[in-house]
Amino acid sequence: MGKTRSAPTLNDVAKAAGVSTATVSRCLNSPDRVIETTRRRVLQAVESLGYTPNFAARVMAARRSFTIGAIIPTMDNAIFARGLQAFQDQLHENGFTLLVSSSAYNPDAEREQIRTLVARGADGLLLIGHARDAEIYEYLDRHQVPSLVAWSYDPAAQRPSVGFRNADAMCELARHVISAGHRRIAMISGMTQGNDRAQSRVKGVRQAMEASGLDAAGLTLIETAYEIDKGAEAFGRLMALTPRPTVVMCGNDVLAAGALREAHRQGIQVPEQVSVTGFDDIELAEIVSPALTTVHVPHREMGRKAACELTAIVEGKSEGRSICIETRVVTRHSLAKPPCQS
Amino acid sequence: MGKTRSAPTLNDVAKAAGVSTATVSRCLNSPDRVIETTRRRVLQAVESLGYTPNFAARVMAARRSFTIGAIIPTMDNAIFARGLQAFQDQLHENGFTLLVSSSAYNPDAEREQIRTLVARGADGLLLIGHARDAEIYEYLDRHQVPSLVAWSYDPAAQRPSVGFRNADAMCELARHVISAGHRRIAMISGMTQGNDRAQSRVKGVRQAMEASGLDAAGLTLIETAYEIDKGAEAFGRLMALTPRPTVVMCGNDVLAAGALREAHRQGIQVPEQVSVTGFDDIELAEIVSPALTTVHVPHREMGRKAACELTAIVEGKSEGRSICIETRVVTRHSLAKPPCQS
DNA sequence: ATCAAAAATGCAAGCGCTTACATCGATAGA
DNA sequence: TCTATCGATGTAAGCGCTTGCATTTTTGAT
Repeated sequence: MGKTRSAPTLNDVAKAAGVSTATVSRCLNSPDRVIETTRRRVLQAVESLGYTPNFAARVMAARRSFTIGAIIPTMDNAIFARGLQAFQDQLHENGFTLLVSSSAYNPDAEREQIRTLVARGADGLLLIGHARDAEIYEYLDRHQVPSLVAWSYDPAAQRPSVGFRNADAMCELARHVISAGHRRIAMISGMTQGNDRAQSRVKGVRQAMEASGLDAAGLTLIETAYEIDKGAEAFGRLMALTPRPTVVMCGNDVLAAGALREAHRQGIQVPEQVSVTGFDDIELAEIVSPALTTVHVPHREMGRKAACELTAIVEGKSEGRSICIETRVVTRHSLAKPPCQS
Repeated sequence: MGKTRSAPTLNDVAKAAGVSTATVSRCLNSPDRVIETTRRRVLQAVESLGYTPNFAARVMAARRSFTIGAIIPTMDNAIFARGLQAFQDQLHENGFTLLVSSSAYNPDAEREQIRTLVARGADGLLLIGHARDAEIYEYLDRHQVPSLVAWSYDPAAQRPSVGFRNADAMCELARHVISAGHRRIAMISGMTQGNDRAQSRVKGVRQAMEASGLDAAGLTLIETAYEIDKGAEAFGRLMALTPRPTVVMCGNDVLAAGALREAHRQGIQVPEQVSVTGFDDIELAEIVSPALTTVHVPHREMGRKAACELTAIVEGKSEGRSICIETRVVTRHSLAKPPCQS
């Protein structure tokens, strides 16, 4: 007998406070449109009933969710963690909630995740990198969901992006490598298929080589997934080559950590016998020994700026600018001169 | 003139296929209740219109979301990454979607995230560890949202959990430490406040000490946040002590990695001068040098099992069992005998 | 061919909220 | 005192979907 024990609705609150549902709704969403005394009464009822608005109903009625979706390639390592955390924090500050899902570097999975997030009413989407089917962007347009690309900066692209120049950054690192005296350069890249960041990083190395009069075709390149084990394995293959490369530039710090682990296992001295470099400057880079010479990416800054830009777009306050984040080479101990006999 | 360019609804599909909305809905949700020919016609219309169901509307009407929420303490490091990834994969296999948010180890933030997830219609929640306000569980009950605790196993707790015995696991590791000859033991723990896993790990060390006739009160303990830098800083403080501990047991691998980094910086040899241990056996543990002696937690197994149990509960197929995941000590190089002069 | 039972489909009532518009007082200038 | 104005609140029409029930069609046994 009496009220059921299920969750209270707006209606219950309205009754308890002796007002209409409209007033309760206004109390919650635009408190200044309701007179002080009423507001107090309503909030009091909300409190005592333990009322939480039903999100689905709200989204449906308001056709707005104050939710931003992000699809990242993986949660399995720390590459995106820091940037995403900053993104979320800033989003929260701007009154939005973040929904994250990961695509495992799989375009089909990404497409599905995008649809899911749109279906869930995301007001905007954060995407990693530019490379994806035009069809996806059409879908986003049709559903009028704005998107922002991060982790990559390309002023030439149609879509706004907040990121860094992958090619230039890697090119600069390669210049350091070359000016340290290295000529036999190998690279362990992430899978370039459908990954513009990986592609650009390879391109950056080639550019630096050409600029120094080296033959870019002479770059020994292995493509593999961004996993420690894969990095280790690729490094092993590289070390079996004759002549051995004197430096192994890795597509990111995770691969480099794998390379270092394998070097250690094989008793190969880094950097005395062979140098190794990374990219990203995640925490890992400082922990491994020797600490990695790598490209520092200000992930937090990127995350924050992406959040601000994306919310601005969603609120119609921006048409979608692209923002370039500056990276810089960090010199630690994994890069040195090539061994003499080389 | 003509149709607007906005996203198609169920109604549009129904019209295009010449059926009622009910039939379209059934096509999508229980295809076997619709005859083959009709189904093809409908799916065809769905396809050509590029229709994606509106999630909010569906949740509202069905009062079910096929969504599971997870609130983890942090995304900032890899502690939860692997387990969560497995959790998500299994969830997906079981037909559910995962929504993740992080609380930054802050109980208030966690409470808010829980409310948010419930408001969003989560059918069930994954929570980390048992320690939280009773009020939260009441709220969950009122909203009839089942929850499952992970990363911790406690058969005595009211709520079902899928996890491991933190105290026992750490106790076993401590036994190894003690039987290696260590007597001056220090520990860098995570903040134990509101964190039953951290508490249990400390307890485990104490238990092992007492079992070996050592005075558990003699344990030098520093509590700090689970961050590399904090681990480094705490290790520094420990090394300044006289007499120095001969072993530093860390609450997890992240703290241990920080300790190792600081040891390296100060030129302290591990394990020759001081031993270090971790907990979790995340990737990091194998990468640092010396590689960490730590407690291996089968995160993927835990994630998968948690997903299966939680979906079973949600579907009413389980009353909520608790599942214990077995851990084991992994011996690597960071633990050795204490130095002789000690 | 006949009819009951089963299968396929349609109808329409919500799900819990927001918001345009209507209503009602109170305030203030004439 | 009267009316125009404005602020506070109420009324009710959806938002796009699911689902119980009603209706129509098919099936199969006679």
